[in-house]
This record gives sequence, structure tokens and C-alpha cells, in this order.
Amino acid sequence: MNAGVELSAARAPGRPRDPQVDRDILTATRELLAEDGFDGLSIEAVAARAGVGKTTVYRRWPSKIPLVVDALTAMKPPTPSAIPDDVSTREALLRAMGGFTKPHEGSAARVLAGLVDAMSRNEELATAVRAALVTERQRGLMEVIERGKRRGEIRPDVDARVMIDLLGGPMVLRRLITGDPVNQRLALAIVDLVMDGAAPAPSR
Amino acid sequence: MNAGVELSAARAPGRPRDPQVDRDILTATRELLAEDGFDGLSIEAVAARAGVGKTTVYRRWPSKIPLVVDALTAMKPPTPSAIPDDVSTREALLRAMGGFTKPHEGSAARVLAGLVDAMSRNEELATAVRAALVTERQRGLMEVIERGKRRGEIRPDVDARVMIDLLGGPMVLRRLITGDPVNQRLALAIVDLVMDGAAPAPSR
DNA sequence: CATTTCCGAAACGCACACGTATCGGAAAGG
DNA sequence: CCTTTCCGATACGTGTGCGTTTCGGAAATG
Repeated sequence: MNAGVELSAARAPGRPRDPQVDRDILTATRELLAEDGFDGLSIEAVAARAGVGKTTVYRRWPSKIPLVVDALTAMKPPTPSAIPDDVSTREALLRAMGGFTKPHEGSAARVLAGLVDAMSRNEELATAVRAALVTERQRGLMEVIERGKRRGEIRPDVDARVMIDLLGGPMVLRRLITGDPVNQRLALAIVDLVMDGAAPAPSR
Repeated sequence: MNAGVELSAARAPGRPRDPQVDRDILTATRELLAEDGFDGLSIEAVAARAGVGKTTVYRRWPSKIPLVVDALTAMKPPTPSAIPDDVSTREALLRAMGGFTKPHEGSAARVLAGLVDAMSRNEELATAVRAALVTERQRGLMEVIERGKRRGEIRPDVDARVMIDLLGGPMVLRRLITGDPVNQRLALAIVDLVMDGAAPAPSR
């Protein structure tokens, strides 16, 4: 599609910035974010972990928040693959929630834990965190719920927003607060309870 | 029950500690915890806010964690009043969840947000936070669920632990992550969905 | 009144991170 | 070759909080 160079502007003079350095810095930021949280993250530590000078970090990002925002953007999960038609809504919900139970998810949860506090004090950061770690998962669940409504497997009067929070809330609660296990068994129990309800004879 | 003095030991010599100072320090700790989070909390700020010298704080608490643990212990909510027999399980759940929507609860949520990160790194703190801000609410919901099972309004095979997290999870998720509103309308929608289920014709 | 402890205030040395500046060398273009 | 920019390293002054020490005065006991 493009030869690979100067697609815009007239190519700045002097030595160009090494794009690998950018990646190293963002990777170090994500690692330290998981280890020390947002407050515990220092630019000095990022530079040391990335093996670069402090100057090099400051040349690219003016402060901690833009750096963290960029680091988070690179954490956005891939768009989930479409669900085949022959899969029930129940099974589709389980698949959409499966992401929460993957071992890799523990790291994302630790990053999130380290950001919760700062989010309540900085709206820009909060927006970036939601875009990187929350929105895509919500969208996946939303698609399954709307599909379920079209197929008649979910009542049309159900509030999809509430249902999404009902499915994801317990995962977040256990990961951040209670420390209780988050696994496929839990996901199954949640889906069963939300789809079937707890009452023996629903009054509709 | 007691005259009010020397119920144990032989009364230490010298000037006794002013118990009001203890209360002032713990109150200042709670306030600053809500404002600045656990990482942002400094002993210096606590002393200044409480109007006491730094020495006075260190004489009572050796470090930040025991101080915060004690401050949290004083935040434990009162045991909820018993539920009358003529109240349905649905209504009882709504009452038990009502605590989440009280305006005062916003402060508790901010305190919790400031502690989530530190909890993942310090088990003692995590235990204290759960005892102060989580356990009592869970216990209230557990009682209602067991009562509902006895009354036949909740199926006996429902996992009470999962149901508790299902009811409380969305509240925590909205307060800490998404910032979406937490009110009585949400509580009602959650109870309805959990009790009735989302499927039009449950397969049991 | 002598003793003990508490109390607030202030100062201490220490460690850490901030954001900036300076340096010598490397990489790229004209 | 000359200029420009990048790069890592180092040093700088500033600010903040740590936990400790010292001080003068107040409160309580015997």
C-alpha cells in the first residue's frame, strides 16, 4: 500500500527517533503499572526498566498521565470473533465471559486495581482506562444480548446495560475486593442464574 | 456497669492520654483516605488535619497500615435491623441493597477506591478493609437469601455466594470503574433480573 | 512540690522522585 | 563534511515525606 517511508510531510532532518524505544518504554510502563500501581509508578523507574535515559522518556511524553494513557491504549483486547449461528445465547454468553477467566486477565486486573484510585481524581485517565480495559468487553456482551433478544432467548424488556453489569460485576468484585476465585465454574453459575433467575416460579 | 475508672491495672502514673486525640486522629485519617487515597495519605497530613503533633500520632501507631486498619474498624456499618415476617424476599433484598444507594455510601466508595491497590499488596490491610466495608453487607444479603430459601421464594439449589456477588457486583463496578449512576432504580432492576432471570421460558 | 507522662512545635538527616540541563557520541540527511 | 536530532548518562536544585530527636509547657499522681 505504501513504500514504507515519508507518506506525510517532508521527512524531518537529523536522526529519526527509534520506534523500538517507544515500544520498550510503553512495555516497561505496563509492567510497572501492574507491579506498583499508578501512584507507585515513577518516570525514573520506567526509564531504568526500559533501559533508556530519563531524557528520552520526557522527550516523548510530558508527564505520567499521557504516558499511562498511551500504554493502556496498547492493551486494548482484540475484537472477539463473531459467534456462529448454531450457538445458543447461553453458550455465547459463556464464550464472551471466557475472557475474564483467562490467566492473562490477572495482569489486566492488577493494572486496573492500580488505576481505580487515580481514575476517581482524573477524568482523562478514567476515560482512557475504560476505553482500554472495559468498553470492548462490554461491547462483546452487548452484541450477545442483542442477538439473544433477536433469537427470542432473552426477553425484549430486559435492560441490556444492567445485564452487562450483572455479568461482569461479580468478576470485578472478586478480582479487586474479595479475592475470591474467578474461573469458568463461576462464569457458568452467573450465566445460569442471570438467565434462569433465582425464583422458583417467576411472576411475569 | 462500671464506675468509669481503673477497671484494670493500677492506673499508670503521669498524665493520661487524651482519648479525644485518638478520635481526632482516626477521623482525620478517614477524611484524608477518602480525599487522597491510601498512597496519598501521609502521617504529616493526618497530624495537621487532626491539629496534633506528628509525635502524638507516632506514639500511638507505629506506621500507616495499623493506623488505617484502626480507622477502618471504626467505619463498620451498624448491624441492619431484622426484617419483619410480612415482607417478601424481593422487598427484603431491596432493603438490604438500599445501603448501597445512600448518599453517605459515596464516601465509603471513595475510601474503598483508594484502598483497592494497596489491598493487592498487603494482606493484613485487605483483611481489615473487607471486615470494615464488605463483610457486614454480604452477611445482610446472606440472611435475606437464606430466609428466602426457607420461605420457598428462592430455589434451594441457588449458590448463595454467587447470588451475593451478583447483587453487589454491579454496584461496585459502577462506583469504582464505569462511574454509571447507582440508585434505587438500578437496585430494583438488579433484583428483578436476578429473581426472574432474563430467559422468557426458563429450562429447569 | 517532685515526678512522670502527655502534648504540640520545630528541626534534623535521609531517601526518593521531580523536571531540567549538560555532556560526548551515534545516526541520518544535505 | 556539516548540521541536525537522537540517545544514554550524569548532575543539579527543589520539594515532600519519612521516622527521630529535642524542647518547653501542661496535666495528673503521690
